Amino acid sequence: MPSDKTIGRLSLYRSLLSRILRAGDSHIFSHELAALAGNTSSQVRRDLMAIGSNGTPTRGYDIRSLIQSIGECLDAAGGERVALVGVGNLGGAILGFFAGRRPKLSVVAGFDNDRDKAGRVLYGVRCYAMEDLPRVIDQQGIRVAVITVPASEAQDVADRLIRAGVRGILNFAPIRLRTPAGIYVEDVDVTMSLEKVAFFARQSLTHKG
Amino acid sequence: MPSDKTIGRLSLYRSLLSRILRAGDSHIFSHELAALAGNTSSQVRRDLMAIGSNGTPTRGYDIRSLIQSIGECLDAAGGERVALVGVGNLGGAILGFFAGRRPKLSVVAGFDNDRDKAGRVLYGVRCYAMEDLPRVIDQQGIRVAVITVPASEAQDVADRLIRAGVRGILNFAPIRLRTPAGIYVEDVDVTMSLEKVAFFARQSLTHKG
DNA sequence: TAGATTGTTAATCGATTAACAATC
DNA sequence: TAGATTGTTAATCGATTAACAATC
Repeated sequence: MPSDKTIGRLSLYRSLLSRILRAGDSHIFSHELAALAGNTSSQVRRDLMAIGSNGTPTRGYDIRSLIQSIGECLDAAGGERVALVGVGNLGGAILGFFAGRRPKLSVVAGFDNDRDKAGRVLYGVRCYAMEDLPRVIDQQGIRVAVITVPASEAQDVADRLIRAGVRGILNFAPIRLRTPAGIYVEDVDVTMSLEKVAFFARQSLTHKG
Repeated sequence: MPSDKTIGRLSLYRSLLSRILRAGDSHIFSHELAALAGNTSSQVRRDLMAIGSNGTPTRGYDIRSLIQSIGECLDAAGGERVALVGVGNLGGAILGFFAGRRPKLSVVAGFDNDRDKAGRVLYGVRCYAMEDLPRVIDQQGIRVAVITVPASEAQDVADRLIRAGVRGILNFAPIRLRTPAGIYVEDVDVTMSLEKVAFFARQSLTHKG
C-alpha cells in the first residue's frame, strides 16, 4: 500500500496535470512534473511507479493516461459520498471549495447543532439535525466525513461519526482526535500552519540581518 | 533552529495546554501531553527541550510557564501583522476563524480583484484594491500573507507579495508556488487532504473484509 | 547510433524512538 | 529511600535521493 505522503503527492500531480492538459500539452517528463510539484524527478518517477507508470525514455509520460491511472488509484469506483459536520462559516467555505471540484468526491449531507438548519439546503448541501446523523450516514453509505465544529465538540462528533460507520475523517478542529485503529484521520490545523509561517518568516529576516 | 515539524507541534501543544489550563490543572507530565497530542512522551520531552524545558521529575511541567516559553519561541515580540489576498468565501472563513484566536497574529488587510470590495470592511478586515498592495504591505510592515485566490492567480499574487516585502506565505491554492530562497511557504491543500482521507478510509475497509 | 529518460535498487539523510544516568 | 520522570544521547526506522542498467 502506498504511503500517506505518496498518496498526497499523487493528488497534487493530478491537479497539476489537469492544468497542463488544459494548456494543450500531451506529454510530460518527470523533471518537468517535479519542477511543478516542487520535488525531484527521482521522486516523481518513484511515485508514478506506485501506480504502474507508463513513461517512455523519448516522450516521457502520457498525461491523459497518467491522470487516468491516478484516478484509478485514488478514486472509489462508484464515487465517495462525504458528510460535513458543523455548517458554519468554515464548513460553508469548505463546501463552496469542493463544489464540483472532484466529481468522484461529493459532500451529500451537512449536520449541525442548530436545529434551524435542519431540512434546509445551505451552501449547496442538504442539512440535517445531529440526531439524524446515524440514520443518514447509514442510509447514504457515507464513509468519509469532514469535521468543522469547535474544538470542544470535535471529539464527541468524531465518536458519533465512527459509531455510525465513518472510516475516514478530515478534522479542522485544533485537537488530536482519539480514534480506534483502522480509522484514518487527517488534521488541517490552520492556526498551526499560520503560526509556522509567521515563525519562519521572522527567522528568515533575523537570519539575514 | 527548530525544525518545521517541531514548530508545528509546539503550536499544537500550546492550544492543548491552554485548554488544560482553563480546565484547572496546573502541571502536566510528558506522557499526558503526548496522549493529547497523539505522539510519544520521548518526542514531547525532546520538543520541550528545544524551548528550554522546565519540568521536574516529581511534578512534570508547569503549564503556565510552558505556555509562556512556547509563546516566547513562536510569537513575535510586537505581534505579527498579516495580509490576506482573495476575500471570497474561503478567505472570509479563514478571517472568521482567526478573529481573536491569537492576539499576537492579526490579519490587518484584505486584498481582492473585485474593486467593489476596496474601502469596505468585510469579515472584520479592511479591504484594499490589488494596486494598493505594495503600499499597504510596506506601510503596515506586513511580512506574512495568506493566499486564498484560485490556482490560476496564486503565482502572480505570490510574486507581488514577495516583491512588496512578504517573507512567509500560507497558500490555499492547489499549486506549488515558485519562490526565491528565504521565503517560507506552507501549503494547505484541502482537496488533497480529503482525497487522502477517502483513499485510506477505503483501504481500511478492503483490508478488513 | 548517441543521448536523454525511464524503472528500480542501493546509499544517504533526517526524524523518531529507545535507552539511561541524573533528579526530585 | 524507592519510584517515577526528566534531560539527553545513541539506536532505529523510514523516507528521500543518488546511481545505473535498460530503453526508446
